[in-house]
Amino acid sequence: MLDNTDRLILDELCKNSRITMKDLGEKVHLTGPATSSRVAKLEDRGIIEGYTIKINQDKLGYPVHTMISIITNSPFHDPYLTYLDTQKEFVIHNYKISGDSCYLLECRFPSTEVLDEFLVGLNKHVNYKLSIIINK
Amino acid sequence: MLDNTDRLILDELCKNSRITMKDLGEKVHLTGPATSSRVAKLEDRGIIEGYTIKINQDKLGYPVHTMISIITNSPFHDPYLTYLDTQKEFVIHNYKISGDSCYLLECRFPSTEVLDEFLVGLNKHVNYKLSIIINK
DNA sequence: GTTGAAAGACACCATCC
DNA sequence: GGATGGTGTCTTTCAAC
Repeated sequence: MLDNTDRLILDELCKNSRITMKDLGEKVHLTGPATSSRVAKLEDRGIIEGYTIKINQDKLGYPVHTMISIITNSPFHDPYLTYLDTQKEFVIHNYKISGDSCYLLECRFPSTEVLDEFLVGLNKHVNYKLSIIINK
Repeated sequence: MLDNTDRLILDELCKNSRITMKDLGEKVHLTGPATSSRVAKLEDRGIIEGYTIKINQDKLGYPVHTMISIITNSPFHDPYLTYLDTQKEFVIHNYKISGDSCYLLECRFPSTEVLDEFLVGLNKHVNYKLSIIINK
């Protein structure tokens, strides 16, 4: 399904997705056109979903990184999900999970003050357990 | 610090980081050279950390997505961290967090069988609570 | 998958606003 | 800080092997 060269290509594109097909080819011992063709296939198969950038969220002004376990006894999740929609600026992921919690919510905030405001709103719809991420 | 044009540039680069400076410029109503200069500054300031790709991990063969809360009463975390080093293939993030747990470990596995093997090894060093991510 | 060629596009620079 | 125009280079793409 995926040979070693494909894996090398993915590795290199992870490190630098703006590399040219020719240079990428040199890294994986292939010519430009052959590399280009491999990459096109990886795109077609949906393995490469897109080309993006890594952003430093701290420097962008969102240093407070949190994981919030969402707990609710209510079968109605819509109020919570609707609230999240109003807070998209802070939401990174909202994972539906198995276990004690319903969701695991990853968010980033500019400050603990803003986090506090967010939690006040959140608490109107669900209970939660807050964890601050100290280090990656 | 960061004006609206910079934010637009970051947005567009998130969507497609292989866009040319000229095309990116059109999207943010700037010329190629002006855009290029903005992007260079965003790189220099460390806001753009790099250019990468989005990979579909399901299609790559890692469909089992998990969040594992790591709990230990021991002050020695090294055995755990050393174990993780041997399991890099599966580890996405190992966040040090506040709260009841010491770490929040995000992993992906090819199957529940492989997950099980991982947990058997993990349990030699720490206690854990496993959550499976059902949906993003 | 390789090679070689051709067309086109790109980034960069200097200059000017 | 941005626009313009020109230049040299690089990139991609295609056909033939």
